[in-house]
Amino acid sequence: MKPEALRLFSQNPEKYLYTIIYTVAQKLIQDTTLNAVSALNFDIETKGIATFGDYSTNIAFICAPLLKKSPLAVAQELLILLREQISSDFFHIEIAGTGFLNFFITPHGWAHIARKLSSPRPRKRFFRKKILIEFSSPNIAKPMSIGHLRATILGNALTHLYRHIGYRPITWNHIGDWGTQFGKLLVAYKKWGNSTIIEKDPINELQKLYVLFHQKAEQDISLEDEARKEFQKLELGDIKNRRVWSYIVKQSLKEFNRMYRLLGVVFNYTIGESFYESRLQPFIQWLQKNKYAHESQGALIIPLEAEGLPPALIQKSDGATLYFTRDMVSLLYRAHKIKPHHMLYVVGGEQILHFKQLQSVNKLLHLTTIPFTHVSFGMITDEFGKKFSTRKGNIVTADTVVEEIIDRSYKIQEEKNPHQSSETKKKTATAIALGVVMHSMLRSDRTSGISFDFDTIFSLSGNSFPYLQYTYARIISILSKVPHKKTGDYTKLTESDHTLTRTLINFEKIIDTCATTQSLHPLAEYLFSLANAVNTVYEKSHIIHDTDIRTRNARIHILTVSAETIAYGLSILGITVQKKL
RNA sequence: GCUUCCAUAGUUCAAUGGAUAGAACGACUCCCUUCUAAGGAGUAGAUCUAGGUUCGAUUCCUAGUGGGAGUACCA
Repeated sequence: MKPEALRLFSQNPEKYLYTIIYTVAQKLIQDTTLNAVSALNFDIETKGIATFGDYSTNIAFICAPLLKKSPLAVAQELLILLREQISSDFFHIEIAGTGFLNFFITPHGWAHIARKLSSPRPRKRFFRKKILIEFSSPNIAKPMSIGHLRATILGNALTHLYRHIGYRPITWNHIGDWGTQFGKLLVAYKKWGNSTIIEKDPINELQKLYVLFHQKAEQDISLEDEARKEFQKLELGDIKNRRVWSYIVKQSLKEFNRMYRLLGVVFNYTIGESFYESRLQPFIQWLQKNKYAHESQGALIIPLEAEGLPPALIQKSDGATLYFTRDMVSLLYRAHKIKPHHMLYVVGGEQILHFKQLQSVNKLLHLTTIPFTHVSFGMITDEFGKKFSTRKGNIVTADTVVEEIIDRSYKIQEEKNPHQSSETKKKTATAIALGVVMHSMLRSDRTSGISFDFDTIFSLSGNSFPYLQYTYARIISILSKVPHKKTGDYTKLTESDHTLTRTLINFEKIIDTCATTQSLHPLAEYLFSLANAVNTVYEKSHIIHDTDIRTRNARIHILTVSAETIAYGLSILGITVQKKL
């Protein structure tokens, strides 16, 4: 094998195979048909089944109709050509089933690959494209809910993911600090609020007032009117209302920041909806002047019938603006201020229609040419699968979740490591709990809803963060007991080492999957399989006591890369891993 | 009503149109006088229904059933 080919093979055997299969298949087609085929859309897969090889391809099925032969016959022809190109020292090739070609990497091949293993590093780009990522977006005067927690963790992880693949992420927190809800809160605050009680625990007391308002409003409809009036007063700059509002905003942000610090989340911009207030009226006038918007039933709308969507409501009949209006202005503002290459909105799936409307309005009005995407995620519902309601007060707060998991984690600490000081236990328990919370929010498909239940969502065993943390600590423990030497002999590695090696070289491929789907669960799944492979090696070979020093060195190298891959992968999920457990 | 998302072991989740549908939890067997048993090895157990497209369907299309969300003055 030529040096360049050997290097490609060692670093990326799949890519190496792909190139050869492609040329060989192309040749076969051109030899027998007049029409050259431009693209061959075939796959190379890793099935993880021993008899199917390390890689398998469906190329014969793709070529068969073009050659008007059976897939099996094509596979046989391809096999002959492939054997000419690929040395049997590196790959053993077989035909299986109705025409699959299976490739088995030889021990000699694995030795080359294992020797070249290296830890993941951020991809380099000369021009770091900016990507603006909006996430978290909590509402003032309400505790951060578990839904916002999911948004925060998902957005944060996406930030790390994009940074890894070479983007420059700009994080944006769009705070819900404006709207009719504040009228309601102002009414409740003035009527039933007690400032000394509120001072002690502002957010929870305000939440109680908000719930109280809705209870009272069910009996007395005039309260809703009062609320609208209070919000109008706030919009017009009423001093008393402004003062109460500022106080609430300040207290809420303090609470949110505490959670962000705990999770290690950093925002480049934290901008409330109120910020756009002064831009709203000029914008609405512009809409009217250009006849983009018109009056309907007393309100101002942008019709979207042509798009097959309900109209976008931009001004209420009482003259107040709406969420949609502020989102349009915010979109413009972000586009102009940051000039990113792309914008992401990490917002719950219940707002799919809202973003469809925003896309359509942008298409019709040409607000910005910068593409934006709604990265939606499934709702966390109550145990009956129904939406939690802030108004009724039956929400699960982010704090409740984190505290409960720290508690559970601490109990396990006491059980497993009773000798540790309570301070160490507390510290470890907190680190693990945060990892558990983040990992749990990322390990399943982001679009699927989650029915709330502590035991199933935040499981502490099985495919969970503690398993990854444990595996990492195990490797670190071994590495601390054995000297690191570069003179490794990779030829006597066994099947479990090969499995681990195969997993390690798949890291970047998994990252690509994550990036194209804007999901993190493939990475979480991957880390679990990686840890699994590590633990198998751990069981099968007693590394420290291995008398074959050179083979031991080879394993130490693979394990070092494994530990670093686990830590790096977790850091993309936003999780910090501990050296000891 | 309309729009849209979803339906996979007892439970929670995987599976770029591929071969024998993977895990985890729970249940049942085994393995600590060798590197952290928060571990490892094993057994039992699943694609909502009916059509269609395809060499090949959990995946795509149509219809049905069941559930979530959205659906003009909340955000």
